[in-house]
Amino acid sequence: MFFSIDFSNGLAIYDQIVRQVTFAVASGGLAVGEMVPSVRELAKQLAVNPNTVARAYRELQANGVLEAVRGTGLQVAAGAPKQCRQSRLRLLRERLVSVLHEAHLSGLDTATLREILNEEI
Amino acid sequence: MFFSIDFSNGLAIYDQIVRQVTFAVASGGLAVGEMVPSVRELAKQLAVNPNTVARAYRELQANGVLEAVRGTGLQVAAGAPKQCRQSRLRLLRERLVSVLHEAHLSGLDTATLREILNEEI
Amino acid sequence: MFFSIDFSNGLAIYDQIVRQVTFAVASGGLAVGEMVPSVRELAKQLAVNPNTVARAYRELQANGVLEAVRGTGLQVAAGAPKQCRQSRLRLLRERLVSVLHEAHLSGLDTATLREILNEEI
Amino acid sequence: MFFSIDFSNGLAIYDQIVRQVTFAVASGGLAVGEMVPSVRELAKQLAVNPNTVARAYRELQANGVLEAVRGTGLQVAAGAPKQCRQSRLRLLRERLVSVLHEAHLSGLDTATLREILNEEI
DNA sequence: GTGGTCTAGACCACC
DNA sequence: GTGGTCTAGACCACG
Repeated sequence: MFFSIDFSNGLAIYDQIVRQVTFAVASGGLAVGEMVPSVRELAKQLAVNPNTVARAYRELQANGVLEAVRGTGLQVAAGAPKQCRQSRLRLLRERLVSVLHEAHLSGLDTATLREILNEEI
Repeated sequence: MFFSIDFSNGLAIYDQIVRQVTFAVASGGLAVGEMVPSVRELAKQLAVNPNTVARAYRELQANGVLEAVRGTGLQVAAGAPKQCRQSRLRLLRERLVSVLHEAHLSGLDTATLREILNEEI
Repeated sequence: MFFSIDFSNGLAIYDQIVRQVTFAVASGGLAVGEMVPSVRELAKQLAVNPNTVARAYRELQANGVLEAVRGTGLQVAAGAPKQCRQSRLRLLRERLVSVLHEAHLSGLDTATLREILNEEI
Repeated sequence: MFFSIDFSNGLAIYDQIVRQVTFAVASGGLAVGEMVPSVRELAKQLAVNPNTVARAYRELQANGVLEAVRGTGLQVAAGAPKQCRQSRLRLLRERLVSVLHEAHLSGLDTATLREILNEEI
């Protein structure tokens, strides 16, 4: 799996990690039982402090997305994909709605908005 | 003009104020020479600390969007609308790209994405 | 007499007025017994609020530089020129020292400093 | 580097900090990549509120003089020295011109002015 | 530990 | 009344 952090979009780094792991499980990029990268490895890969990754993994465990395998690491939990597919739409929709709402309030006409969307998709 | 703060979209409050004033000037909701609400008034209206509004206004002055009228308040500066219309597209695009990027990474197919967009617009 | 206000040098407006009246008296530009412009007139001339001029005149009265002539206005007081000539050097020297001190701390070599001074004088 | 605040020269504290950091970078007292004192540390050293230092540092970041190293502190940015050397001359000149202008208006003859300057340099 | 943000409330200069 | 500055102290994310 490939993750990438955007340091300037307002979202906390640990939150971006939580979201991306969730999305990866939802899309099947991470299968049930598959091990996620170790805290240290992912931290290095993202150029981020291990504590930040650890915090994200802690939340994913609390969510039931990941589960610890003693002495080995963290793997995708059994019921996770179903749950993540539900979360995914909700999480994405939230951000999308927020941006579209701002675009609407900004007085941008919907034609221009659609144009920009088509360019960017 | 009416401004509104979303306390849970990740954007700093002062930044949301900066963006909304910029957008209001871009759309003509705030005309050149028009006074913006006073720091204290807007702070009360948004249920936010005056310092937070002051910080937003300070940045808008630094951007050349607002200018001080001594002892009276802040007004929209002369060249502001043109500049704000450019800023608006850039600012919205940035957030939009960030969300669409995340949606893409999440494995969401573009058909579904377009469907959601159409629902939400 | 010609006064001029610099709105961006850190000095309070009323203070600039106080200083300039003091300097005018010191240099003889304002003679003993001469009337200073009325609050309203000077305020208009400097594009400044009358309260600000009034405050400056109040301080100048407290200093003994100006004195009220009932029903007529303010005139330069008897002992003022002597006192103002003393103040002038002190007031100018204070600001000068402050700037030269900063220039020195800034690591600017004195040769360059002298060069700039010669240009600007 | 040693910074020092003059609480009675009219310049805002945050502005004095901005100027002194700029000057230190210009003179090489702060090298590229070097960390500036932490907000809290400098605040303690100058007997000033941390927010005031933070504001100065924020402006220096906006100027491109400093850049953040996440969780670590602020360091002098790559292109800063060149830019700061230019700023230095401009910033000093502005204050100098303001004082010399006042001295000139005050009716002080240039001979006396030069004499004072020579004493003080 | 670091900076970033926000709150609460003060004083000042100016209108 | 206005904005500008400063203080004091809180919480957060990150290292």
